Amino acid sequence: MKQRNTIQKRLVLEAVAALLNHPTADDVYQRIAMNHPNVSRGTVYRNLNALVQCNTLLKISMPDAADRYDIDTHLHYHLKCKNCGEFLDIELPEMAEMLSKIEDKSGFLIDRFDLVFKGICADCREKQIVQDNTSKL
Amino acid sequence: MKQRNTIQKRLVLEAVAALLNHPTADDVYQRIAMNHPNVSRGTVYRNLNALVQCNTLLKISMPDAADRYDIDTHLHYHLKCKNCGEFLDIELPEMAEMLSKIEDKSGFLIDRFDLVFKGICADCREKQIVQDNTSKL
DNA sequence: GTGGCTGCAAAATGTTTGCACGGAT
DNA sequence: ATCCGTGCAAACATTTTGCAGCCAC
Repeated sequence: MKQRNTIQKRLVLEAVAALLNHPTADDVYQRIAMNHPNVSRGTVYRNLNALVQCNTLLKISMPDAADRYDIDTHLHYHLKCKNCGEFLDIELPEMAEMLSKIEDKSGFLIDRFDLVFKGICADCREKQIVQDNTSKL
Repeated sequence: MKQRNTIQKRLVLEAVAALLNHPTADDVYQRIAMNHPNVSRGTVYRNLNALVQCNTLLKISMPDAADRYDIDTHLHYHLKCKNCGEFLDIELPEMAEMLSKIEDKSGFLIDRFDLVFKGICADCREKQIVQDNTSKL
């Protein structure tokens, strides 16, 4: 169960750190392939999983899209703009209270949930409004 | 854009209604295939999508698993037991407040999010505790 | 030296799609 | 008569895996 320090694992971790904005496995693979074309996709996936396992990376499950990875493993949440694709972090301390409310209600002991909010970011909303007004002229 | 009334679409809707507990596309296909082996998987998927589109069904995106479908389209949430697989509904009226809090914080206009809580249900917890005590004897 | 890690390719999984035909409107 | 929906199979996207050799420990 002890993990070895391979060059490939280091490359994967470096790539996730370098690629801001929560890269997908393929983003990581592409980035590594630039300088190390012999590293295989399977190895990238295996190392991503291993790093998630040992809590060095966080896996963000994306419905209807490839999963993403985050170097920031502290408890936080994500927002994705459907328009420009921006993907950003959000703190939600009030979520803890919600969870205990759910546990009380259901009798469940919750140990994980995946949560990505999708919508339109402030910038895109502004542009949209400007566009709407323009089209009225 | 007008949808036609085909036998296949009726079969899909009937199957989702008959299969309680939020069936997957394959559950629906299997059920229909029992009596109508000529209906194809593609048709089941296309009809499920069409029914979601017109708000007759709700699609529940499941991370790391096949998506599920729900005849109950009113706003509610889901809990899945990792132990026995039970999948049940939960009402969370307080989620609305959380959403407006997020919109205020982020400037996003949120239009969807998928949320399935995973944990251990009350029954399984009880059994687990009994088992733990037994093993101490 | 040994056993985990790698590269490669194949497979698994879940879902969509191109096409020619058939059926609902 | 239109043209949307169907069955079929192939394609797709993402991820996992079997295997033989390699390398970190």
